[in-house]
Amino acid sequence: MTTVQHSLKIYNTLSGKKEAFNPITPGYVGMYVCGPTVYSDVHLGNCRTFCSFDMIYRYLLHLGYKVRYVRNITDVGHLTDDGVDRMAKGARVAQLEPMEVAQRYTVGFHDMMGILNTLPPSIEPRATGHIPEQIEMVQEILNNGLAYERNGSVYFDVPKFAAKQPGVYGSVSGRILDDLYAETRELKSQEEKNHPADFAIWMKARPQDIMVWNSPWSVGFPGWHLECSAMSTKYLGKTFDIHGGGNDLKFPHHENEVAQNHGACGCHPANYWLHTNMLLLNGKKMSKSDGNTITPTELFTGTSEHTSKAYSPMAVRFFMLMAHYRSTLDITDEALMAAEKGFLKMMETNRLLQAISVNAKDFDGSETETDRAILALVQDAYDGMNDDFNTAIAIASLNEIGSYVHKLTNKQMDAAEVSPWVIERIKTVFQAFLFDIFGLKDESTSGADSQTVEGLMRLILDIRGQARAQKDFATSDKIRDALTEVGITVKDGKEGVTWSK
RNA sequence: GGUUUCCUGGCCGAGCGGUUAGGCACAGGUCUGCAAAACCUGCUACAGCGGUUCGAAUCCGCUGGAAACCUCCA
Repeated sequence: MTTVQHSLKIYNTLSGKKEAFNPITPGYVGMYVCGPTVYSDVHLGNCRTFCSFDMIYRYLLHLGYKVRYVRNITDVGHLTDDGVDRMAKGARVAQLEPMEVAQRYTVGFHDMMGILNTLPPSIEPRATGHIPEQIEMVQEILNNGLAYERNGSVYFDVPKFAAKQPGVYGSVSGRILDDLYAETRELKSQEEKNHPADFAIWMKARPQDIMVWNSPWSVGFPGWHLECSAMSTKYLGKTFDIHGGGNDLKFPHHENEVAQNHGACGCHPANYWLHTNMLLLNGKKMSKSDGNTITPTELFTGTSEHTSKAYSPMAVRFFMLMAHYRSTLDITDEALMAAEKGFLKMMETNRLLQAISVNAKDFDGSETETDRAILALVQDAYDGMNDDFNTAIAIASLNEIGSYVHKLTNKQMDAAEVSPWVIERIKTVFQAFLFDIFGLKDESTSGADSQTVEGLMRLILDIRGQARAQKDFATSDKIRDALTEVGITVKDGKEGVTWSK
């Protein structure tokens, strides 16, 4: 297994610093990302997180790593504020079987991930498919004396764990133990717990709970955070390389996950913890519960009150890539429009670039000043990615390279200034960055009827060319105007006429 | 209330002590039958006030504003 030589640095939530990335087994990476809870349609915030990790996954692959990417589907176990299992609650409303609800939204989730062109994870385990593993883990934690049973439920003993392994609890969310203890003092419904900071790892079912399983302690269901501990351990081992998720999962989800893993095996689950930042709408976090949200579908169809028009999935993906994954990103119509334009231009640039034909025989190994400038920009792009996946830097560098591409194709600079081998290099780099790493698609050339359109356009532009040759501008402008109306731009360049949508 | 983060030009958004980020918008120019596109040029900002430093958007303090977490949430 050989990897591309690199100096990848990753911001680790545990240390609060960027660290050199060194996987446990050279050449291999184990990565676990907290997946969606499938009780309603995915919202855009989820999409940003999964797009971010998709980019991270893709870049690791690009560097030559063999990556096992595990992303779970949560179809059980999270409680709502009224104490009813979320899946069960959804089911009751829709009069459906809980698993039917889960299935429907799982399919919807996969569809959306496909639309956004994310790669499927290597393994996508479901919480309901791993009940025995979770029960086993509860037992291990009990055996290690870090949990206690109370009326059929099992609770993790936070103070005991904190005393046994100082400095661990609170390390993910950056919290001070005393603060955590103080904060939880106000919560209600804690009668069974020894301490308010304790959390359930097995819950005894009440009559209204529908999704329940047998266990040594009661008929019930696993605790809120247990699935990720159990499934990451099962598929990636007790300690693996990267654990990711949204910023809002740091506490309590990830904090408790770490505690559970320690409680079961005495070791830390992941070396690098990555957290993506929130997508903002109207300057506030998008959230299903308070209605400050825009669905991906609304965005793609332009039916949201928050946008003036429809934005394509790839324009949205590009919009996300223009910001760093650890920064909040505010959705505004203006920003989306800017991103869309930037995306379309980038795609056009790449089409022009790939169409440049160079003669490999021209390669004489020499290097012009422009060559060096372009190669430095390529290096900038990689340096950006290696610096905690800074896609904004990479895009900026590609934009600058793109300007050379346009100058070349428009004869605005001497073709001799760029060596053929450098052209070949940036052809490869553009393909790699745009499609392999950023996960973009050229939407203008996709579609089954693109060949038909191509043929028609050739005919139309040919007729227009004849009109122009005869200085019949009335006809040529009529054709151009008509095409403009259906969204096709005609460009009369020095090298002939081109068009784009 | 506690903890943490953020505040960059018209807008979005990089930046992690010294160098033009980049995109979009806008203005002027080149090219063009006219456009469009592209290219060139311009717009040169870092919430405010102090401090550290030869030098700060970048480090420290205070003030102001916003957000996140503390409760299910990517």
